Amino acid sequence: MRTVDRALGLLKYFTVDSPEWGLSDLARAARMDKATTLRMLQVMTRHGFLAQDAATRRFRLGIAPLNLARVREATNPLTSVIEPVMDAIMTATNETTHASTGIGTTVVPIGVSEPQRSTRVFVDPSLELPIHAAASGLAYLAFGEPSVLEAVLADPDFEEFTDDTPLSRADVMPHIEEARRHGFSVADKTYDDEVVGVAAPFFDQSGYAQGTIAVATPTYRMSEDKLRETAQAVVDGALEITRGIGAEPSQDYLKAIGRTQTAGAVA
Amino acid sequence: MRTVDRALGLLKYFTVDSPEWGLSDLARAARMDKATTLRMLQVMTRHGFLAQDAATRRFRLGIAPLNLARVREATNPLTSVIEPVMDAIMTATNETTHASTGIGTTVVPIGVSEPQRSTRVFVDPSLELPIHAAASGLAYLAFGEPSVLEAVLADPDFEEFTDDTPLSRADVMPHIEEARRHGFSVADKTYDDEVVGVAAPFFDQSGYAQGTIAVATPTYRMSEDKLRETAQAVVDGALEITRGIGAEPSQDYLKAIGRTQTAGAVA
DNA sequence: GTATATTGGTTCAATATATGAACCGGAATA
DNA sequence: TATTCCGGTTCATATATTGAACCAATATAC
Repeated sequence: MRTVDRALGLLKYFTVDSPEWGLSDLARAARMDKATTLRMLQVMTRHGFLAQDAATRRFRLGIAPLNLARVREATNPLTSVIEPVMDAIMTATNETTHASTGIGTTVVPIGVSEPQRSTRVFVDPSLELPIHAAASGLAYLAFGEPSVLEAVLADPDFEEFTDDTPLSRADVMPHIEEARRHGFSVADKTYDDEVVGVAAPFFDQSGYAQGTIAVATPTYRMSEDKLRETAQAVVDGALEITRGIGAEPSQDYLKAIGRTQTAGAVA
Repeated sequence: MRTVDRALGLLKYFTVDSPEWGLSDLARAARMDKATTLRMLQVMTRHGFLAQDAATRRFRLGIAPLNLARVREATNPLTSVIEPVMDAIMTATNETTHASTGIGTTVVPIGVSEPQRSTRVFVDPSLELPIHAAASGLAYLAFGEPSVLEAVLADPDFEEFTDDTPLSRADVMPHIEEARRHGFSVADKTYDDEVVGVAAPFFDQSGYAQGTIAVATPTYRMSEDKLRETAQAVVDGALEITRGIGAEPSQDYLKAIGRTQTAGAVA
């Protein structure tokens, strides 16, 4: 199955930043043989995952994903549940809000909602997020399948974005533990010196985090009060999403945010 | 590349009607060995194209297609161009309107817009359309890449839906020629005894049809006048889509609908 | 305006890879 | 209680993938 694995891996190279690839370029980027790459691209093109420009011979994403996305959304809505929540959080915080889902050991955005103000954080709607440095990644690791956290920590080949980027297991774990304690993660200048990210996980039927919803605030605008409000907003929003897709958060999570159903402590 | 081909082929089984598959079931349906099927499903799951329910062990579509669809839409909008046009045609005709795109020798829906009236045609938003019997299929064959038409006609293994379903090359070609003459296709009871479909192709940069936009009308409601109006609506809509995605229709097509740019006959 | 490098694409022998029958243990079903 | 189904695993076999060398066509460099 190595072939299938590598072929699917090629799709990751098609992003908003580089939506088109020539054969040689892509083969080089993926460190694969040209002949092999071409054959894979052709098969995926035949299935509609890619399309080849007749003139330039370059490849770009095809329409098959659109169709699959529609089927998934029809039977198992996610985007339609997330969007209104994301918009509500954006309005409440007046900051860029984005949703991501974890796929294996990576975290990819599935939606962005931006406020109408002159200064705001820009989130590339297609670029993979650094799982060790972005708030979304940390929240996903904290509440996702334990094997994912283990896999990520086992090979800590972490890119350094700022002075505060966690670079080792010892750097990352405190963030994870903090997220587990509070029910949300904070990425204060770990990914970008000028940005504070706050993220909370939403869950699927498995009881592990499927993705996260996060708010990205310019550092200079962040305060203790604002952090509290933002955290509240993402935690509430994430809960709403979890329930909107017919799932329940883990007990651990409910405890962390102080809303255990069983214990009537709050009542 | 047979492996990749078969693995991607498995994704076709995930439709709105059967969004979930158990291993044995799917292997049987795809006529593949269980072990092979499982390995493919696992790889695709790892890449996020599928997700496995932890409890039932059944597979359903994952979130990776959502992400790819977003990237494609961000760099190469199609859905966002099609939707308003589709809605306008639906409003004008007051009938179910749907858009499809061709992928190789198949035609799959990418959008449906339904009128608010008690009787209307229902189009399953995920089921593949019969290329030989649906108006969309015929329009796609008429104006798509010639090799696609050849491939389809070479192996006329056509399902018979009604007494009027074209079943051979000799049955299909007149429909194709008619579509080429008029710039739109008509599927009068060829797919469903109670439905008349009218479809027009939209084009991509290659100059061949990328997909179609179609209106499905209950037979009893169809008249000569209504057919004329419907055809006009889909042809205009398809043109709008073609230009909306930055492409131009083929000269053949412009001639068929009597709007050659060069010849100022109409002016 | 000629030479060089790079492009997309093809070929074929070597071999790494996918395959599937038989097999598990467990859970429904009969 | 016996049988049939399920998801998943194993390992020898054979098939499909691989990639270096090659091609013609363009783009780039000089």
